[in-house]
Formats: sequence, structure tokens, C-alpha cells
Amino acid sequence: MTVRVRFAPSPTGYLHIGGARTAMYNYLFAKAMGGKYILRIEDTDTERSERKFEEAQIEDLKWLNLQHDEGPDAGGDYGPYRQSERLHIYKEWAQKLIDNNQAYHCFCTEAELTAKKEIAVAANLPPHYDGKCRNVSKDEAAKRMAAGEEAVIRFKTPLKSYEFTDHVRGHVVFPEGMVGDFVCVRANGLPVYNYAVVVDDITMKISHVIRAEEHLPNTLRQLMFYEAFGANPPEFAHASLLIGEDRQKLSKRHGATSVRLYQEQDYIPSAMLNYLLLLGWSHPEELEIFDVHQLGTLFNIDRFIKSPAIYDIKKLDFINGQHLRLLPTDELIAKVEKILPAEHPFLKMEKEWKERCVTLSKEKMNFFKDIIPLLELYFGNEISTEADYVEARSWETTPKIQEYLLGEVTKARAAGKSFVTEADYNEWSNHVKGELKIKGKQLFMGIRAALTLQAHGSDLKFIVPLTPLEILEKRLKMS
RNA sequence: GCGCCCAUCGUCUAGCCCGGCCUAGGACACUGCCUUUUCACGGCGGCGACUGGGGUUCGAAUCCCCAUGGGCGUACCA
Repeated sequence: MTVRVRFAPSPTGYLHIGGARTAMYNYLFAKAMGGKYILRIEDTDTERSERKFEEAQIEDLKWLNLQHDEGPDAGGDYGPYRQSERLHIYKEWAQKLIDNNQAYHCFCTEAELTAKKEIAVAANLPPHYDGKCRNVSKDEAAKRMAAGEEAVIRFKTPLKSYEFTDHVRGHVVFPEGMVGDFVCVRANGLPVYNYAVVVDDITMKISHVIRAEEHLPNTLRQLMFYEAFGANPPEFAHASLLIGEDRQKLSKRHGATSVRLYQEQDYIPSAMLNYLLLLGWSHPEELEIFDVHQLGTLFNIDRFIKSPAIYDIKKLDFINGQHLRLLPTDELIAKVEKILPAEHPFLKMEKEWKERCVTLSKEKMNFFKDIIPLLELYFGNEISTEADYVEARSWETTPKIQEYLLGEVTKARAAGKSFVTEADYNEWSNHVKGELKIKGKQLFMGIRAALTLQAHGSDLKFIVPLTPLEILEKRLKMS
């Protein structure tokens, strides 16, 4: 069997975090099985759907590196891939249902329906459609429609129970009578979700439906359609929901829920995917940091967890840092340069210097922007106001160190040097230790204070060779 | 209301299907110590969970039942 899966968002906003996760699941499954991953746009809700959101979502998906094999922008043999362009198919298939007496035209007004529903709810009965128009003959229906009466197409739900095996939930049973006759085509001719999905999934030869748990109850209606059309249902996997800290389904009020926001904050796409995958799925070898694109057949839809996952980005930040450290040096430099202000001295440094600098700095970064304060070590001359720094400045040993170092730096500059080496630095510190007889805290913090104007920071033997002598000299003349 | 689903550290999770190796493992966060000051990284620790009650069994996080809690759905939204 050829595996064909799809991600089917509605273009009513930017790509949601939960949507991204579902898209990734489908994408990874297709890759693992050597199948196809399809993007289908479900834009039958004309009120809320907008083309610009479709474009935005495709861009977001691209940013995440989840490229689909077929879709409205990519083409394919099973198009069109936009539901709004498939209306003739839904119409045709609905006619088949009517011809087979599996559906009928319904003329009940909204007011009538609401009134009946209220009565049912008040009597603690399920608010199902009472089947009034089931008895309207096809001739009469034709006449009423010709006279201009509005009609929807209602599906005649069979009175029986349905069951299926879900890759996540196991054996699921829907007892009979759970739903009444429901609408499949609206008065305006547009299909309703549960109906359109099945027509599309059948015609697009979808083999596996991987989606969020909120769709589990929809599976019942969809199963009914598969049966009505005499088609075999696909395999299903309903992944757990992403929820907020209040344990409610993740939505806008939970803060940053659109992928776009993470892109704007410069998160690394591979980290994003890594984190999202871990929310509801676990690596067979319990690995935590990995490139999801390298997973291959390790990705298995039977490893989903059933319970919902609270979306909490603390771990995302950590994972972002891990992925940042894994980036090739050249790429890291390019990323860093993109976020640096135009006049930043980093930009003017030589390639080798940049390489050493980012290699050293990345250990302390979770985000690209984290390098900005770190670069102050090499270019800044702000004097620390920390208590430790003030203390270091109060020692009588510190001016001696400063005087000695200034001499050395001046010498080096006179010799035409721009930087010192690590060996030079070691010589300095040995001199302070051996000749000036300063040791311990006075030694290290003293040198640091004189050379960096700070009390804390990275290992001096790495920082000092990366700091322009010009800057060191300037600092040594300050205090 | 009715239906469906879920239930392990604060969070993400392993283990559950095929009961014993679980005095429940890992990760994030928090935190202590170490690495010739500090921070970060790293290493070694700490804190910290099987929702409750019944059953089945020699033995249950694992199987069954009930309760409780939570979620999803119940649209001419998707």
C-alpha cells in the first residue's frame, strides 16, 4: 500500500503551533514510509478563510522545512488542493447520496431547528435533528427548490454502532444513536467539514489520517460517509492535544501560539520541530536532542502518548541552545551577523577571529541575540558597578597589575601588533604571579578587572587574545 | 445533560499492551558540590510522581470495576 497522508489547515490565521505539530507528524510519517505528504487547504468557511493566510501558512511550513509533495502551490495528480475549487466534486458526490436514498433535502428553517433543539435540551434529550424532512419526496423537494425555497442536504445516519482501531487510542467504539441526521451540504452549496474531508480523502487516496484528538468524535461521522460511499476508511492516529497551563486547549490567549512569532524571535526551526515532536512522542532510544529530519524509519506512529501535553516553552529555549551549538560555524556567524546592528565592530573582524569568537561564545548562548552582551567582553568599556568589581579595585595589588599590563600592552602595540596570543597572556599572568607575587583571588580577579573592567566573565586566556589591543589599552588607562 | 477520550515528579516523558528486574528511569526548570575567583559549559549530587478506593494475584504503576478530576465533542466552524 502506498502511504499518502495530508495536513489540511484552514486558512483562518497564521500557522498554529498545534498545526505545525500535526503537519510534522504527517510529514515524518510519509518520510518514514516512503510515501507522499499532501497539503490541502480547507477553505469552505468563506467567512473566516483568507488567501493571505493560506500563503502565510505555506511560508510558515517552509520555514519549518516541512515541504509537501503535493499542494495548491506544488501541484500533483490529485488536485485541486483547495476545497473551494472542488465544489463540483462535493456536489456530484452528494447527488449520489441522494440518488441512493442516503441523504435528502431538508427545508427546515433555522428558527424551527433552534426551537426544537431547546425543547430537547430542556427535556434532557440529545438535541438531534428529528428527521422531519426525511419524508419529503424527491419530487416535492424538486418543486420546492424550483419555487426558490432554501434547502440543505442532510445525511441519513444509519442507526448502528461504529468502531475502528486507532493507532493511538486503540479500539474505539461509537455506540448507535450518537448523532442525528446532520448537514453535509449547506444551503449556499458549500460542503461541511466532515463531509468534504471524506470526499477529499477518498479521491486523494489518503491512506492514513494523523490529526489531533479534537477530531476523534468527528471520526464517527466520517466513518458513516466511508460506508455510504462504499470506500475503505483510512487508518487513523489521533495524537493528544496541546494544552495551556490552565489545561485548556491551546489558543490565542495562551500567548505565543503561532509559528510566525517564533520565527520573528529567531528560534531555530530544527529546534522548534525537535521540541514539538517531544510533546506527545518519544524517541525509541529516549534521545532528546536530534534532527527530526534524520529520524527516518525511527519515527513510528505507535509511539504517541495518549494524554495531552502542556505547552511550556522553557524546554524549547534549552533545545534551541543545543541546536544552536550544533550549527556549522559559518552558519552561526551568518546568523549572528544578521542580528547585529549595522556598525557593530564584530562585522569588521577577520574570519578567523569570528570563528574563534562564536565557537567560544556559543556555549553560553541559547539564542543568536545572546551574543550581543557577550561581545561586550571584546569591544565594550563599560565599568562594572558590581560589588565584586568594586572590591577588586580596592585592593592595593590591582594598580600594580594594571601598571604592569599597560606596559606590556603598550610594548605590543609599539611592535605593531593588534592582538596578543594565548601564550602572551600566560606570560603576563605568570609574571604577575612570579614577579609581583600576587596570587589567588587578587591575581585572577585583579587581572580581570584591569583588562575587562568586569568582575566576572569567561576564561581570560580565551578572551584576552580575542580582544583588540587597542581596546585593552583603553581599558587599562581607565579605572 | 449525553457521548467519547485521558490520568506517572512543577513541566516533557520512559515503563503499562506481554504483572515481578520499579526502594519508578531520563530531560527541562530549581538547587548543592567539584573543575587553580565568578559565570556558562561539563561532571557528581539534591528536591520531586504512579489521582483515590475496591478487586484479581504469592506479587500491580502495569489487569478489572467504581469514584474523582480534567479534556474534547455535541454547528448550515474546522
